[in-house]
Amino acid sequence: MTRQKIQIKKIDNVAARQVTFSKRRKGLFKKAHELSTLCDAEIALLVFSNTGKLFEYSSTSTRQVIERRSLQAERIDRLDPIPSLELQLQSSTCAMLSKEIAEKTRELRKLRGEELQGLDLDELKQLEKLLEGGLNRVTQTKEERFSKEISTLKRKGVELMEENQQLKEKMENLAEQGQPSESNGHAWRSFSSDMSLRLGLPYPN
Amino acid sequence: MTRQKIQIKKIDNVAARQVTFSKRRKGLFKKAHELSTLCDAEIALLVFSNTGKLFEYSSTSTRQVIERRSLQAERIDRLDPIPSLELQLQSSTCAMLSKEIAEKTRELRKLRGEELQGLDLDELKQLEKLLEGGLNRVTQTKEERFSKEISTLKRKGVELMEENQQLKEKMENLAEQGQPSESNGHAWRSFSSDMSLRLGLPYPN
DNA sequence: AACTATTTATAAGA
DNA sequence: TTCTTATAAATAGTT
Repeated sequence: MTRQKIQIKKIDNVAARQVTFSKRRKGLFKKAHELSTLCDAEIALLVFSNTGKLFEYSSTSTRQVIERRSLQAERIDRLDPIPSLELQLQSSTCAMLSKEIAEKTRELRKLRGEELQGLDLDELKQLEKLLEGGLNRVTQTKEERFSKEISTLKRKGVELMEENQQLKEKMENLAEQGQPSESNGHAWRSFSSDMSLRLGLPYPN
Repeated sequence: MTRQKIQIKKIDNVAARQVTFSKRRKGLFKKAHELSTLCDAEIALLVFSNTGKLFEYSSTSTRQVIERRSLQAERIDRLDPIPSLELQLQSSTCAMLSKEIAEKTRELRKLRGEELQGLDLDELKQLEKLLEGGLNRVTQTKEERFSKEISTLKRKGVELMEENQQLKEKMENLAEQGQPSESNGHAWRSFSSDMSLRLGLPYPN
């Protein structure tokens, strides 16, 4: 609807789809709210994203609107007719869910390269592209993680070296003040212990 | 929102309110439909006019969407306060299945590299390996398919060339024997038919 | 998340 | 109700 007109069909690009989903969902909720305010209408709006997340808007309460519908809509379809019918409905829901699980399982097996026999050349090419995309993103994320860890370690290293430098200077100052009566060995041990505490190391070594 | 900007508050004029209601309702339903199509979302939209008339839109079926919500929204508000034991059992089955779907969906998203933020370095490495394995298998399968197709085509090519050679020889023999009384057209037709059978083609042409 | 060129929705009028 | 049209609002693609 801007920059370029789009076709109303499923957006293939996942990232673009997510962006559009949140933009348009916001717009839709706003329009629903405006309609309810302007025209004094009672509205409920339920939206499940394709990842299964629920978003809902209601001018009053979703439950109230649904109940009001179930009163009006006895002819359309009863939500609570004969208990056995309700059971049937849930059964069909279970069946649907099972089917969805089977689909997702097959998709997972394909991505893992475990169930490739049914696929033709085009489907294989498509799958290969999908995997390359996923692998690229994973590898990139992993490398970013690595880089971050490395730079953190480097920074810590620099901090430790500076700390070290300061300690050496302190030591020299102590040596210049001169305390010949105390044994050098003993002085070193107690100093080393003090340093460990300042560096936050688990054990003085 | 045009000619003049309006305030979002109840329209006092009854006629104007009705006009706006039907215009905006239409717009809202259109937007809902576009969102469901573009982003593969499951949507239900219930609108009661202030006269009490119900208008509804659903991408699938209103009942189905409401049921799906009541699964997710057990914590939000229960539509069926005291369900029968049987219903409870089925509900828990549905809930389990839903959970499984959610898991598989997340797994798929990870493999597609769409949801990587929660993973630590080790998990990323593992995921990368999995993807490399899958990609290898897919690529290999694809290449086997290619090779097979190529060798099949080559074999067919060789067969056709041999066939061709034989036919040429046959033709030369016929020419040498010389049969001026028979029409050339007829001889070609019957010959052509014979050839189709020998090549195993579906129909002689 | 912000920007902006366009498309779309729509308020008012006929 | 429906059409028109000037203008407000939404949003696709981009940064």
